[in-house]
Amino acid sequence: MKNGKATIHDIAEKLQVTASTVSRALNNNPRISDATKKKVLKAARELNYQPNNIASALRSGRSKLIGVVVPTANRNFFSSVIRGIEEIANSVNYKVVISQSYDDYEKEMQTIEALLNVQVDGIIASIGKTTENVDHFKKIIKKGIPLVLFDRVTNELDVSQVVIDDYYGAFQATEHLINEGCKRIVHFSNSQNINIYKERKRGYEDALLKHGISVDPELIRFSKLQLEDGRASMQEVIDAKIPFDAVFSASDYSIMGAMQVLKENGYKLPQDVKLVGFGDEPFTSFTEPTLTTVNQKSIPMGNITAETFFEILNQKDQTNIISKKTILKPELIIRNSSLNQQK
Amino acid sequence: MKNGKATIHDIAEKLQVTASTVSRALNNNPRISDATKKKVLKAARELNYQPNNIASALRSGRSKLIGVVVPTANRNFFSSVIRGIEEIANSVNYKVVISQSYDDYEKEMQTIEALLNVQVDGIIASIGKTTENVDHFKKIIKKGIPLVLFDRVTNELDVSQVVIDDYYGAFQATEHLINEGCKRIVHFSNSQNINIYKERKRGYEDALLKHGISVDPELIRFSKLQLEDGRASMQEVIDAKIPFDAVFSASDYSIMGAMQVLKENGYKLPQDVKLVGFGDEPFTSFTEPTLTTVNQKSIPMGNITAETFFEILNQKDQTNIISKKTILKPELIIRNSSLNQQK
DNA sequence: ACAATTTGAGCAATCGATTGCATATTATAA
DNA sequence: TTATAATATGCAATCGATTGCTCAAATTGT
Repeated sequence: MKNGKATIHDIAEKLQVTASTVSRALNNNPRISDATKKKVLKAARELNYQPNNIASALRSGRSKLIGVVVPTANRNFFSSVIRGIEEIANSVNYKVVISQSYDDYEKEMQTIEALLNVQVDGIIASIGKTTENVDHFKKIIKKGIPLVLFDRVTNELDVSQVVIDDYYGAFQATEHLINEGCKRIVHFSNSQNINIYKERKRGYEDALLKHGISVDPELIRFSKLQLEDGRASMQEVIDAKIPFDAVFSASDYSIMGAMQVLKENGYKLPQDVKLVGFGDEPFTSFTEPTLTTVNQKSIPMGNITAETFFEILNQKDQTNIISKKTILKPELIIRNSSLNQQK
Repeated sequence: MKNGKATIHDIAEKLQVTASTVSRALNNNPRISDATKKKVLKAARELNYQPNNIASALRSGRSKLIGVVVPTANRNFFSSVIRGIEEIANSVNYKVVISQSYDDYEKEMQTIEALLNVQVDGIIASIGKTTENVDHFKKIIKKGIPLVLFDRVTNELDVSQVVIDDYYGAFQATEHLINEGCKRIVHFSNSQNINIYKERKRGYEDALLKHGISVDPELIRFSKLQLEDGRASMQEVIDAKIPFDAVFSASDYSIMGAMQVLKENGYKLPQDVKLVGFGDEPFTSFTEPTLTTVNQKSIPMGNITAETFFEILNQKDQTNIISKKTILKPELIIRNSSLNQQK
């Protein structure tokens, strides 16, 4: 019992039983009498025993750790999904190891390597923006380790995934703007290699077409969708004197940039230009006017992702794992930035 | 080699050497010839060998995992500190397990228990707001496991800690408002059991006194400092018809609430009321007017915290560990909400 | 009262990597 | 040429918990 760290052997010695008995008692094995169990539990408490998960993991082959890879935890959406995952994981005594890829391909590979090294029982991930090659994910699958993707997924991998209906969200958002009388709606998008942005753009376009408005490529601006990108894109449109009466951005950050630039250029919001973002970041309710945006159902998404994960983990022996895709409906949160009639 | 997972034994067998040799070769032990090392590395690659950290951790007693406990990763400050910690940790091949306490005492205890279970080599933590008893931290120390606290610390524990000079930050902020001509400065604070809020309040008070302004208890409002709390506090002050010309809040969230309520009540910002927050959350540059706030130097704080941690970890055999307190100077970020002359 | 069950607990191998100590081989020194 | 040192590798125990198998004691049945 060096270092003040008691093991089952210390308990065993104290009680003059074997470590096997202690182990079984602690795991509430029916082969051990209640009397012995009580004694063991008592001794464990007295010795301040802390189970060594590592030893347990080595023997049982289960670390009870889930690796979660997100681009950044510093985003309301991702941290909420993580929270949703944790809720489920903790309820079955699993712990979550959060890894940030910082949207960097190299870092994403390293982080997955590191997670496999620490022997996580499986990985839940949202793919980084710069990731175009998914071999590192294939490696996970090849090792037979459960993998579930959420939000930023890919079709190149035959794995279970949980996404929101980006198409639907964008369609709703765009249709809402049309219903408020907008006809020249600017759209901020990101690389079309990233599924979510592709889908959002498709939703935007289909909503326009449904209402007999043709898609004008001049109105669609591609960028990384950061605040600065939103500023730049908006300024470009203004400078090019392209007429417009609304902006629907695939990100709340870039719509903020647009809002700033519009104000700086003397536009009145929402009278002159109506705005809708995507993501429902907390700051969207702080802005002036408050921002209409699309809520991505992050906590439920986390819950469902974790549940899907455990389904796979528990049926893992069976060879035929069916990968399923769960699609959640996002919700349009209507605030003042898109309304003629302020509420 | 079941499950496609190769071990050092598989490599050993393939090369007709022993596992010891393979282990040493992989660890670049000088007792192994370069020729053998090369062969081992090659075979490892061919077999798609992935080191089993768990086995290694069990034997060596080092998991190469650091547990980081934060109230919530969904805060710019905390996620940036985490990033700062990760930078250092990853550079020495350590991995970070992030745990959120959600500012809940129970959850904080559980999470620490879980971290100890997974055998982290040490813990870095920021104490939750509702935590008043620190026995769970004492337990960490008693086990001889390195512990470093940052930001939300306590004096009850003799451990190394890294904090910003909250007093200084608050003093600067308040003095800045005074220099802009304010004399009746409202202060939003939180429980005085939490050191950072106590210090910020002290800084506020001392700045007032330095400039011959007496501290008016009516102007100091205590709450949880969320957006809603800021709204409520501000409304209270307005309703009570207490004269004021500025608000300095210990949190960016509550100052946002104040900003909303002030606008709703027809105050002109910053002409009628000047505002300063604390935290430099990203949204502070999105608001109208943009918010003056105090930047907490989160990335450097993370770096220093991690460095301090590794110092302790590496001198751990020596019994006399000196706990040191590092204090970083925060920076006042002056934006429009506090200026007579807009920039 | 004796065989057949049931119950409770011990033995020993195992998970994969590490490491102190021994050993075999080769190189260097005397 | 033989003793000595240096080099390269093997042997076997170990980290702490788990688990299939064995065995002894207690209980039940006839």
